[in-house]
Amino acid sequence: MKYWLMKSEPDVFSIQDLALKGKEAWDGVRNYQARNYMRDEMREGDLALFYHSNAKPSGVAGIGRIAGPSRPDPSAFEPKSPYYDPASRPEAPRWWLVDVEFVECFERVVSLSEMKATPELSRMIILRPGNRLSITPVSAGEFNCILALAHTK
DNA sequence: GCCAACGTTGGC
DNA sequence: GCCAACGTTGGC
Repeated sequence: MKYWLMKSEPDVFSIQDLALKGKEAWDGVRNYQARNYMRDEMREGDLALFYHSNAKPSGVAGIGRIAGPSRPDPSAFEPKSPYYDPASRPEAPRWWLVDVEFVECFERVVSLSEMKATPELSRMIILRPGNRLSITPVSAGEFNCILALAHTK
């Protein structure tokens, strides 16, 4: 099983929204590296840190689980969608997604500043200067460290 | 709102 | 294939 970090702006879609809906298609990702992680490497049962970006504070707000195999992102085929991409065709999809199901909403957000201050997390991709990738792999140690931080204090 | 970092686009 | 221009991301 692998571990991931997936960013979302809570004004658009938050861990609380996921808790209410139970499951959500992670659509609209239009970055090739992030797409490749979803399309090629994610498996049902993988766990993901749900990261709130552009938030107060930004940080990890909960946990989700990959709910099934990757599949073409239907929003790319929909002309009315803000994620429409005419270069993605049903017979040759360019963009893919996974479905994410709710696991846990932390009682407190593990903030970005707290993550930066935690030596065990210093190698996380999201903490590297200039990194903007919305989906990144995390190690089991990093995942468990975040979980431990969320469950203490 | 600012701006640095980064990815994409398109002219050549 | 290069690279300047442009758009986006996301912390602050």
